[in-house]
Amino acid sequence: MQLADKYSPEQIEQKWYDFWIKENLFHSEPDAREPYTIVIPPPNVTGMLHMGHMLNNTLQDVLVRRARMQGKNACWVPGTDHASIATEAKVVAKLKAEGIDKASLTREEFLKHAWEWKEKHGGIILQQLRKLGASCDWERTCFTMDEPRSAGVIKVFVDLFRKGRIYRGVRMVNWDPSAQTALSDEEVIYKESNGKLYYLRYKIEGSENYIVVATTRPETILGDTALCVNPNDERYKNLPVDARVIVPLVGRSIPVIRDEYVDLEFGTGALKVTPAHDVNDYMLGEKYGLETIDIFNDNGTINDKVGMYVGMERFECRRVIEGDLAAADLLEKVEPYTNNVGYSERTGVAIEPKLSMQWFLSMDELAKPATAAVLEDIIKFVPAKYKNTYRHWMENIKDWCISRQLWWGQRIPAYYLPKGGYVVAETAEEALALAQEKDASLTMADLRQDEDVLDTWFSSWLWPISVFDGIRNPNNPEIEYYYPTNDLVTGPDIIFFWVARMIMAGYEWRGEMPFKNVYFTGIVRDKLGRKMSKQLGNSPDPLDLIAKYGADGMRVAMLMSTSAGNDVMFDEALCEQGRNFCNKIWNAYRLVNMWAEDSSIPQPESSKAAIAWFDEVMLERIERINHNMEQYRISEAFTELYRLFWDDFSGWYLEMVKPAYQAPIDSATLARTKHYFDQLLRLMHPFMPFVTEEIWQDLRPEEGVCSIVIARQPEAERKANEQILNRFGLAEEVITAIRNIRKQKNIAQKEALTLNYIADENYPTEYASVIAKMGNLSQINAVEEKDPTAAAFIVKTTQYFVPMEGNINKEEEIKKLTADLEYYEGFLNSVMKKLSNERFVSSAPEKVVANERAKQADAEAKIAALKEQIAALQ
RNA sequence: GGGAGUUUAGCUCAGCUGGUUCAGAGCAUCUGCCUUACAAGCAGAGGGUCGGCGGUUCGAAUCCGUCAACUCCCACCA
Repeated sequence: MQLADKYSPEQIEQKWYDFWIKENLFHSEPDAREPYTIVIPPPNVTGMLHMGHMLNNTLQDVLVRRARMQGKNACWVPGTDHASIATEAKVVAKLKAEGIDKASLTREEFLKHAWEWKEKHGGIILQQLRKLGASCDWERTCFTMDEPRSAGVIKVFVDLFRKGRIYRGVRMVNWDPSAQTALSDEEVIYKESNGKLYYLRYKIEGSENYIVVATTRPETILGDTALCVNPNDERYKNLPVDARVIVPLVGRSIPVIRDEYVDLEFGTGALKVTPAHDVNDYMLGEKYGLETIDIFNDNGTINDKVGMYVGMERFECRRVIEGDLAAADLLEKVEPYTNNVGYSERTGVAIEPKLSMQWFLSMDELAKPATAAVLEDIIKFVPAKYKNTYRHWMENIKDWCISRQLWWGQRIPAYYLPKGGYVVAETAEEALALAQEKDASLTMADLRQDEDVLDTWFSSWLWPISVFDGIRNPNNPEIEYYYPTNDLVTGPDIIFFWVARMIMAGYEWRGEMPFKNVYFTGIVRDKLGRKMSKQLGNSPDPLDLIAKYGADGMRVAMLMSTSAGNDVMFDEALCEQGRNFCNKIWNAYRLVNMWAEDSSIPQPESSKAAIAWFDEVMLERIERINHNMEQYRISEAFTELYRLFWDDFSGWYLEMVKPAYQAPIDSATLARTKHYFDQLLRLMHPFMPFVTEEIWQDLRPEEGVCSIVIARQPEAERKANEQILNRFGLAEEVITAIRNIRKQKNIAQKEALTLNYIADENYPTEYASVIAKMGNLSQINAVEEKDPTAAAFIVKTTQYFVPMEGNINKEEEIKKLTADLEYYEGFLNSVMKKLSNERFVSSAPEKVVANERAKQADAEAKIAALKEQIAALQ
């Protein structure tokens, strides 16, 4: 086959992906083989692929393809997440753009729109993953809100409710005024924000004096129901015990309470108490039985409870109230102030602490086995440093607010009864039966289902079980076979949202871990170390990069730059490097492919030697790659491969066996070379699936195997022979030294040279033919005498001479040799210092001491040789 | 406020159990080559007090202490 001189990914990637799908190579069914399972961290159903996905999914694909090639029954389950807040927000926005207000729709109407949106935009991201080459079992694609998953979620809710772990109650929750729903603590992101500290005057009742209070949120004075000072505060010692103050502008009289909670140092030592809108104030309110006045509507505007600023947006109100306070001379001063403000992870708006009725899941019992599993390394975290983070969170775990005031999600299966109370059941029918136990006269029409849906993570936490339908059918053959899964690849940012909760769910419903290893990736940043974000515009579109450099090039870029848990500094230059590597592989194959076989010619000595050496190289590298992969040092494993192919195979081996231009090659060498190529392709395939398949298909090394996808990984059946590798290292040094001489003397490679050497045991005689070929030497002679007119060098202890017909500069040579001599004398010195140290010799391990003695011998021989050469020149 | 991590060549990072000539790789830079597999390439070269200080040890990039800088996570200071 005639091959183009550049590798063109765009022409072949789609072809092979389609082929893999056609041959159904990614599909898995339980069988007698050992399973290897990964569940994908489900991306948002309407999301788009970003660089984080590229990293994450490249790694998963490497793991799963490798396992598949190791003969395991590999199953990578893809799917998407319904992302209730994000998706609902998008649908609401889309409807709004069409002039439809969500409030004007019934729940059913809205959900119809939402499903339409999901059908239209959902799953694009999964299509994009195919471009990357992801070998997912697409037949198993799941969605957290499809029928089996939803049924599982409801079953789990009912189960937990019956176990007494789920309760309903009024609590201070994180309210997102944009999405108009409660959020869990994990969905709130605290950021330093520049605000102001306002000093407000609260007039003391029956006095002309004021108490000044510092606050960051003056608009909340509308909800003030007390003022609080520290009982030990000297400044307020004279205040009567039953003192009351007047809320500025509002005019309401509120009590002054005393509690040590108040920090004497902060502000004026006086705190306004707004139990409805601050978590700490809420606690004070509970303690002192204060009234709570909720001043906000659900959308963050001021309600009509107080009758002032009604309908005004909260931040607008803050501005207006500042002016009004100043105008009324109730504002003492305003200072700039930075504090931590919580923002919604999804909508980005400032969180409003709000009292509301929500459903909670009690976490203490769930956390126990899950904590132990990680601390005891039953589930292994890579890198292990996240164990600490995990433990800290698990040991201080708070109850999980699982209800969301949204429609897109699984509706809470609680049914309220007309006369109060409620029942919880998987279906309305079961609910009615339960209700009738309380009141036999009730009918279906009397039941009113809770309006709220469940947090999306309340579905995702079941993912490793639910994708195999293990919640609804806990004994089905699939869950029994595939669970627990092997590796989870995800970002540390969702360790609490998802990883921890999956572990809890795993123990709760399977009595077993959901996965054996968790590999935490880093965050993909730009080359300046900034997080990739839409606002900065520093996030390249992965599909553009794939189009430009090929999927394999993109994957290489990800693999080169990642080590577990460390952030990735992404640079497009890495994609280029990846593309270049593909091209290198391509061209190496062009070379081998071009060779004409001639079975009549004998195998050259140099090729025999090259093969003897490269056999050992392969063994050694396979061992190292395996070792790195076992430790999840994926980047290093890939780097090993990169150098194996580029340097050892292409740079050395191929050059060693390459026949002269247009000359044929002997059969034995060609066969062995193709064998190496096959082995190398197999090793590289998990990392670079497309280019390896393209070449492998042309090479066709194995009958009856239709694709490299299902070919077996090479294994190292024995340990590499160190002796051979070391001896070849000497030959390499000789060749490099000859190249150096050519360079220094400006001698073209075409011009053949002679090499003389003074034989000793460090002369790699078995590679003489290789040295001759690589160095373009017309002859190699063992000589007795030094040649002062030749360019000389020493490898280990062997002296070499390249005759120069007097074309050498004695001064230069002596200078160079003297510098070498000085280096080795210094080196010997340090070795001798160690060896003459009684304590070193007596306390260091024998092996280390022996090594030092060997170093001494080598250095002495080298020094002697150098001295002789210098003397010969003078 | 609590905790974790990072600091090695211009850049991004390896360096695994303290011990080979251990101070490495890739990229970038410089030099020479358009040598019919590949200029997306080949052959060479330069470049680092391993963040600072102190300690343990026969021996420290590696272990301990301490200081500094940066990063991340957790935490209700108005």
